[in-house]
Amino acid sequence: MATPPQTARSERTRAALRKAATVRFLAQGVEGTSAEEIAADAGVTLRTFYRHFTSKHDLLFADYDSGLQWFRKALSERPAGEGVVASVQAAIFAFPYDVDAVTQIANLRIDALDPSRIVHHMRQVQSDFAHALLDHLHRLHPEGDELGLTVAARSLTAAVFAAMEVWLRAPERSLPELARLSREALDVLEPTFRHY
Amino acid sequence: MATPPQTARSERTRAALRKAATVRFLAQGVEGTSAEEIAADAGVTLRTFYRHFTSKHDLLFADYDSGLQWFRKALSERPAGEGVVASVQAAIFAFPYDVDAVTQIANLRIDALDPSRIVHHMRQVQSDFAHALLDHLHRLHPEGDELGLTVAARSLTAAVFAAMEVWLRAPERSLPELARLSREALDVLEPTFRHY
DNA sequence: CGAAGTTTCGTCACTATTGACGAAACGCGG
DNA sequence: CCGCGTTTCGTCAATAGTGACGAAACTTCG
Repeated sequence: MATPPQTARSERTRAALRKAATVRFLAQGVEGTSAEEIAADAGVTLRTFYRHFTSKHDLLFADYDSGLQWFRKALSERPAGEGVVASVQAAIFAFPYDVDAVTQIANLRIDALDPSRIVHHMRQVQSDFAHALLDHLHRLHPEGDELGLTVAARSLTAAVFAAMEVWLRAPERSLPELARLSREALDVLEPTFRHY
Repeated sequence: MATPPQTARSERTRAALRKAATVRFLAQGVEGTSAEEIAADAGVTLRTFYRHFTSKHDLLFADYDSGLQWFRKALSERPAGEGVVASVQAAIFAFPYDVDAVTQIANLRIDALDPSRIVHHMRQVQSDFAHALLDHLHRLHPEGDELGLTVAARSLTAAVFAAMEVWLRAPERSLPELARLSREALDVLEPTFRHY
């Protein structure tokens, strides 16, 4: 498994792997790069590569965790008393659409990636997002009934990702447009979960 | 890829692989069975195995497609004018919880399976379910706005799977209980999507 | 500094999946 | 029944991903 780095040494190895991967990916595409090449460039064995990243594609989304953490934190810092929907909308709007992140994704030419990999990753993100939201709801309503909270967390998440789905098909794919769609999607559920 | 069988011959091979897999899986567990053993038992090569099933775990859920088709059909046969929520609830209630299917899953001792495989599969099912529902909504409202319909389809799907999630954690894991939870979860969204 | 404990690596051996290519089996018209 | 186009297979060769085990590197403590 991808053991979370412990010592300085592994941190160095990890960095080397990341750098090597980025270079190769950009130069010859993701699918055109073998895990072995990356490992070799980084001066380690293939086996070691897999000690740091669960998969080759893991490298692509290696930074995504920080985004999730940011989201969790943003939610927890929302003023008490604010409804969940408003909190989620606020968090989404405040999200630091880091230029690096966006550029990087763009540079990697998503189309060149095996679509199924992206789909897979998106589902993972969606699942994590739902969990984060459920945790948030649990915090707000320690006594809330499980089914209700779960439905709320998952429905709201579904709305956000529905917005994303529509956005991906839309002609104008700008960040503001995505934000607008997200807000609109969440507005639909606002009355339903107003009480949370 | 798993080419959909064309001729009688491939149908035979497919059946042989299925049978061999079932025997092995039941006897030594899924993870304890290699794709090669299955292929050998069926009298074919490993490569041929992969011509019929995209993966070893595919065999486990090979029948699931028929369930999805059933659901799509059930939705399309609901009386015009009935709300989506009611339609979905009706479809879920009418679902032929085939004893074979349930028993099979039970026999395979889900716990013995690598959980991530099941999670992966569940996400796929959820995605397909959402698409089926979106198609249904498109049929009912050819002119409906995309975002609204997508949010509805995904939210309702989320509710159903939220019920499943709660059910999986609950002490009583009976079919009627799952149905009850599903109905209750969908009831939450009923007012929101009553107009569809 | 040096021994003991911990973490990271390399090596070996396997299973899972997939692309390419040619041979064998099948199904149909003559 | 035979020839021919189609489909299914087998063989070969790679890459992806993992478990087990022992050696090397790093830390901590005396």
